[in-house]
Amino acid sequence: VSTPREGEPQPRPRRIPEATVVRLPVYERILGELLRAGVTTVSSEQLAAAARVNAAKVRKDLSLLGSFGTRGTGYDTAFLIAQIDRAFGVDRDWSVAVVGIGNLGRALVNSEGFSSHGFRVTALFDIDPSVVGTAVGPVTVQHVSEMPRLEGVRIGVVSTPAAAAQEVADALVAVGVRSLLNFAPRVLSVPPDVILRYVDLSIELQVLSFYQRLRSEESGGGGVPVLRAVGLMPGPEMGA
Amino acid sequence: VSTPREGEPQPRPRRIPEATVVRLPVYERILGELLRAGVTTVSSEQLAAAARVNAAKVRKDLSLLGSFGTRGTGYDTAFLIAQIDRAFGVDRDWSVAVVGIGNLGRALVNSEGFSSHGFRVTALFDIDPSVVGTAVGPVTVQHVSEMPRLEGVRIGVVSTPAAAAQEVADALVAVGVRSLLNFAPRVLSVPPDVILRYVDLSIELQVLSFYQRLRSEESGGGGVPVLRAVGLMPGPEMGA
DNA sequence: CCTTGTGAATCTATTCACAGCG
DNA sequence: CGCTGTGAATAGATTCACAAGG
Repeated sequence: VSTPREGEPQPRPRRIPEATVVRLPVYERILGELLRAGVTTVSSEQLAAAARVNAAKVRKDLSLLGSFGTRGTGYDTAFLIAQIDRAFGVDRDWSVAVVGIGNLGRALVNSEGFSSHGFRVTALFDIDPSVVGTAVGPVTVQHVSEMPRLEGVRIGVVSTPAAAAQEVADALVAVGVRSLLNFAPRVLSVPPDVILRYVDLSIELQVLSFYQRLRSEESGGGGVPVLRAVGLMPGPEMGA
Repeated sequence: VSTPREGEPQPRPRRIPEATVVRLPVYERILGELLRAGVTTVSSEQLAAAARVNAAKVRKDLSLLGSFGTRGTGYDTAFLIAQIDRAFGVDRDWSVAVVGIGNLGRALVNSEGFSSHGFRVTALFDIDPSVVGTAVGPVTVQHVSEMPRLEGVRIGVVSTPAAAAQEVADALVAVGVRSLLNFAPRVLSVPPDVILRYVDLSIELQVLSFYQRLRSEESGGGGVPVLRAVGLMPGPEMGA
């Protein structure tokens, strides 16, 4: 669609705000569902309805990647998916190491969301001798003492108990991991250049209970506060 | 510590912004860790360092709950925990139903973050006959066809495969659940008065890979973009 | 005529900076 | 003094509203 001429700016020169970074994968998912349903063209209005956001927001978000829409028509579903995937490095293949192969770790490794989008689990670690040596999918679980030999992995997932999480994070960082996804209910401390995100059941439940409670209290009348609409992985800021 | 006098305003009249709602449980967790370590008084500066945020933000967040600090000294750790807990309805007991008892569901039910903070799993459902009837902790898994008999549960957790998630969400809402936490990689549609939050591995990984990629590209020099610091469960807005 | 793409307006959140109190 | 609590300033995100393109 674009024939990048020498000297012209790349298709995507702009800086993308964090809020948008979190929404784009959501659009991508919806687009995938639409495409599977045979929808080859989609308007910002439709996409917005599916994502439960404002249509202007969808357009602004998408416009940050480039001008991929056709006025009067909308966006080409497949093409838009490809553009988002490209921006998110889904064309690259990412090796991921998962540490802590309990129920959670196993669930993560087998999860639908993992295999898709170019994420490949290349190493699994646990400390439990009864787990070490077993296979989860095509990968065999190694003992955590083998972690120092890990190479070429940029993304690490921590799914250990809270008590072990910091130690594991340190080990992953030491071996060159640059991005961590922490499922342990513990604030981690990592060097400032390591990207750290948390997924935390307990905090999610507390947020739900906060709004639930607010509602029961306030709604002696009827006006539900219904927070922003809440959802799909936002991204505040925290760390150890 | 406070002796509420008749006629005076409640300790917490102000409206709490969503961004703050997501951070408060993080502070609560840190405070708990500090308290266990014997720290009985904490300054906004210390708390901010632990949470990787600005100290002014910590103070503003906490001030929304009331004036609980002592100038020149800081905050009383235990008291602050109690105040946050109260604001989050952790004094109440919340019944939670979990649907989808695969590895993920089992991991969630057994997770450390669940039992703490007054969340009590009171019902488990699955569709797999080989899982129905088994016990996870003190609760026995029921068949999803039993869901319509569910009563008194306000919070539901969806940990089914994506294909079943919408149906399960509908069933939960039908039976009076007001807040949903969805782990299935699928955008859900619920009535506007139902609070919905997503926890999504795939999207988290994509966000990591986005920033990772940005870094490798930009850092021909050295300036790492290091996003906002990223972390601990934010809360944007999405839905079906 | 319909839908994008985007400046301008608005709303929300963060950070600064300091008065006020223990 | 030191640290909280908070107005005022700044930065960021969302929404509006419309010109421009197919």
